[in-house]
Amino acid sequence: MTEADWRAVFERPTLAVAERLLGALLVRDDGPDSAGGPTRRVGRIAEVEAYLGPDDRASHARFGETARSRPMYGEAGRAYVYLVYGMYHCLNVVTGPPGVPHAILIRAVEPLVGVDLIRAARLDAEVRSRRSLGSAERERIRARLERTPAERLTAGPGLVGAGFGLDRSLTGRDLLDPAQAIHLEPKPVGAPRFEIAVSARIGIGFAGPDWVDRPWRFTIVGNPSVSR
DNA sequence: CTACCGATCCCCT
DNA sequence: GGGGATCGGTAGA
Repeated sequence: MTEADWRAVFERPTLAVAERLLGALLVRDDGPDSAGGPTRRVGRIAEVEAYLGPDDRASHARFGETARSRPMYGEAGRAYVYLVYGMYHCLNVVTGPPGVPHAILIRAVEPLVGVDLIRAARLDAEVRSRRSLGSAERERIRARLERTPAERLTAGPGLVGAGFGLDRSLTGRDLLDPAQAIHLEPKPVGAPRFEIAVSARIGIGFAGPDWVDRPWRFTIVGNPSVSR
């Protein structure tokens, strides 16, 4: 698929884009590190959720166009990264035409390349998010991450952000340009076929009965990285 | 200015 | 099944 074809996907209705994001790739490659080693990380998107603001009471755009929600009013294919609970960064892809604040939350990816880099980034994020941390506690966290199987390292929206080193500085950047360090690539030709499951979104009980049951969560059936 | 709470995750019981 | 960590967004005084 050409870059133009991939961009055209993001002109489609948000729920259609959400399904097309399953199986697509989240890529981060910062070039050779200080020792000349690789920095490439790739994850297969296994779980997404659609947020159709401003009417959607679960969307950050439910308050209208504010400083926080403004990125969602921009053009499709850009990033919107927010901080939840003071410690986790969550990645969204903006959809809809300018002025329509739709977005798709990347809830889980299956690590394909750079597992050790992803594990190291998880540790780094966890250590940095704590005000104080003894060496024994740091060692306990490191040991837990060593035991964590690769497919569970990025099995949740906060974990995707941690494992790929994402933060709010990514907001507004073009995710569809393959020359960018952080970007999305279409599902590779020849990738394994899969079925899509549709369900209610997670963690939005506050939105009220009209919105909690909307079937706007999409997952790859049987994928080991889907959140629990 | 203060109060409240969140598109989360981990650990304990 | 329940609570803590941690901070920014929003509403209301």
